[in-house]
Amino acid sequence: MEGKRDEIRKGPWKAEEDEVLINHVKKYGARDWSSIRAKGLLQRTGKSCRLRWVNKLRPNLKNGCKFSVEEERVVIELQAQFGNKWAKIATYLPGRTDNDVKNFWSSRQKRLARILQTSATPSSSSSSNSKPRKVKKEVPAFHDVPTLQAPMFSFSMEEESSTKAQSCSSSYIDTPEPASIVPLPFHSDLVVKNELPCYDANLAQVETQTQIPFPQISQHQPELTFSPESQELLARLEDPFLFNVFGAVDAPELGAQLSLGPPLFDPFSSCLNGAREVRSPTTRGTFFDDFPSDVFDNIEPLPSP
DNA sequence: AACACCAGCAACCGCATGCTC
DNA sequence: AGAGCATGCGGTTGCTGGTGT
Repeated sequence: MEGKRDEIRKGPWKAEEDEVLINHVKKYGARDWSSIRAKGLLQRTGKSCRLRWVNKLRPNLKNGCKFSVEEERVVIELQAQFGNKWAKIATYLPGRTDNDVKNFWSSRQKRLARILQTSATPSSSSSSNSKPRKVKKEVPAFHDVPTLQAPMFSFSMEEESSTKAQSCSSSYIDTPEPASIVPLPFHSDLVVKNELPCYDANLAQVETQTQIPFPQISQHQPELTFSPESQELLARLEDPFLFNVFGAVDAPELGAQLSLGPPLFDPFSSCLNGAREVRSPTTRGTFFDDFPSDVFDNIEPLPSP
């Protein structure tokens, strides 16, 4: 039998453990995770320590903050481009971790599935036996959806220059982190290279001016290919009203093509001008998780596939 | 008030990748 | 070159608090 000291602890972290971990990082930096256990400081695996640091203890995290509308849009657009590359997407969202993004997306997917299911249920016009228990509890306004913000900042995973508690800001772009958030270097690994055959000319221009490459999503992608899943979604979303209402749904292709009208991904118009563009209330810019529940009353029963 | 359900979150696990010797 | 180790990433799971019935 091994002594308890050799047991690997799992589960929720205690404050003392956090403290030990923070001290270790202060001393040695965010590395050598395995040595923490080797030194007997914590009965946690190196992986666990790293995860705890990255997801919870790292400075400048937006812990406890819901995703802002901008962040949400960024995630939606980047997911459409990169797929489930959460770590990559997270680099565009200062203060967010890949886990955050992943969880956010997962929740969003569930909502989508639920809402689609609900809206597709023929007898679900107002009240039915199979109606969801709740459509949405709170409604962060999606009526005024600003355009996407440019990924002006990156966040160093190893960042430890400041440990000040970060207050939640309604938009990450508002978050004043001059000391810890540096302009994205946009190394090639962050840049989508020729993944999309064409993109918005305005964006191209701005991109040239600023030399900040950024994932582009064209409004008219010529080579859209639809996955079976997307095709099904398309079939189910035949109602044009749904397009307007839902905007960028989960199918990336749909998101690229159907959503939002104006430069779907126009990170610069707002950030360069310093003012946020306010979208028309009629064009839902993001996901429909925050619909008034009665919005579906206007939806015709979907045609059976 | 009690219960059931759900969403959000934290953490774990397995695999992939990169680095060192 | 390749084995071993450390780290990173994405998927999944379990817990908890909130909300509706």
